[in-house]
Amino acid sequence: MPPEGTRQALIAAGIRLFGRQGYAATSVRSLAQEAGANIAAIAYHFGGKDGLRLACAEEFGQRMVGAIGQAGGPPANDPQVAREELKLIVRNVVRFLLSGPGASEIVPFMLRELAEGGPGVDAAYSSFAEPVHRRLCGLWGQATATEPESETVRLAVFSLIGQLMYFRIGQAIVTRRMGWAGIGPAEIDQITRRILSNLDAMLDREGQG
Amino acid sequence: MPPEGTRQALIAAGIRLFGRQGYAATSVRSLAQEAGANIAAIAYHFGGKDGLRLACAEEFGQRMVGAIGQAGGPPANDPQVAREELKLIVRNVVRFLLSGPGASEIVPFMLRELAEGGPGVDAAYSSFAEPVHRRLCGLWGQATATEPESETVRLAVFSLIGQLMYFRIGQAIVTRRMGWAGIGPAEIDQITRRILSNLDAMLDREGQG
DNA sequence: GTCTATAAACAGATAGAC
DNA sequence: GTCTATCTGTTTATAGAC
Repeated sequence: MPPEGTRQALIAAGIRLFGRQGYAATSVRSLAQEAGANIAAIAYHFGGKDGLRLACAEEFGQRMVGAIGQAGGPPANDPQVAREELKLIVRNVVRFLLSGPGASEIVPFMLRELAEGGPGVDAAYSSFAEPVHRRLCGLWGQATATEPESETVRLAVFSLIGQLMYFRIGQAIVTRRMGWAGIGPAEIDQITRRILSNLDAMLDREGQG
Repeated sequence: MPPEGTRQALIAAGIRLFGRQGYAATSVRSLAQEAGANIAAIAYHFGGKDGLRLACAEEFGQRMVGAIGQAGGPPANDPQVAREELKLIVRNVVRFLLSGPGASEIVPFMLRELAEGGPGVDAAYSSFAEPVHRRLCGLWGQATATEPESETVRLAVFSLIGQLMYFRIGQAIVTRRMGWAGIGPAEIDQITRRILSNLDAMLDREGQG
């Protein structure tokens, strides 16, 4: 086992097992086994179970930014262009949340941290959630010709994000009610079209009112 | 301690502690202490820790139906009436999720079960989520004069629910980004107005397209 | 139906050899 | 940097007195 390999393998195991079973339910023994490493390696590399959790949260922040954050083109002043960029981001995020590479592991990990109020929340907020939300607010403001950082716009963006997130969080309920066996490309397409339609409706109304 | 009191106290303790810390992180010792009961009482009444969890999930289903499900008026054929009833339900659900009596305990418990894939998911789905979703689809269909059980309508209702849920699930992120100290009546009012505005926008667009 | 006492397994952390 | 062996505390479950 290469020197740096053990560390990376343990982080991967942490994201996988913490996300699947939760932090408390995951023993350091199972983590070591999953990573093909020794039990003592966790204490050596991260100082303990808590340290590994924090390292997983940092890894998550980096991956998220890499997966979504690259869509940071220069702000255009045209409302129509802003709307199209908003739609592009929605498409990317839905795809990432529901089928992105490694999303089936990293997304559950993030949701666990959110639910448990773990150290991942802080890491996710400052490195990912806040900048992304701010960028969406900027685009929303351009698309509707309103103040981007107003309370109205910030809440509107959250209600947009909520729609995306629920299809991941409530997946068990959604698939059951829809009669789907799982979520494949066809289902992602349907969900995306629905959310984009909602987005258009919300933006149009904002333009009027 | 009265005979039935111990049982009820243990269920209350389960909802509280499981919701706050998660299932695995909660020991039967802390449950017994929280309930003012003996450790062995859990095994006696529920057969073990798992049994108590299941009893909590059943209790949750009953309370949820009681808290929201009563808004089951007779279906009116007027689109405008259906829209108003949809709005009424949204108002009730937002209030329940963010400030309802006992919601601060029962809602986290439900979210934990959802995240952990616990037995609460099954109980919640059949006794609560499915009937409520079906009723919302019925109202949506009437409000837009479309087939209530179509895939489009079912997804639309989920995207509506997602907006509601996110303001509870992502509370930590929302309050931070909004600069709120917490969620009180004023914040609930703002969130409600935003979601109702979105609902109007979605219904209007549906009517057109 | 409630309690004490205890069993048997498992947790995370660490000392020390290599 | 990786391993084995072990220490200390805690877990759930249960047997048996009352």
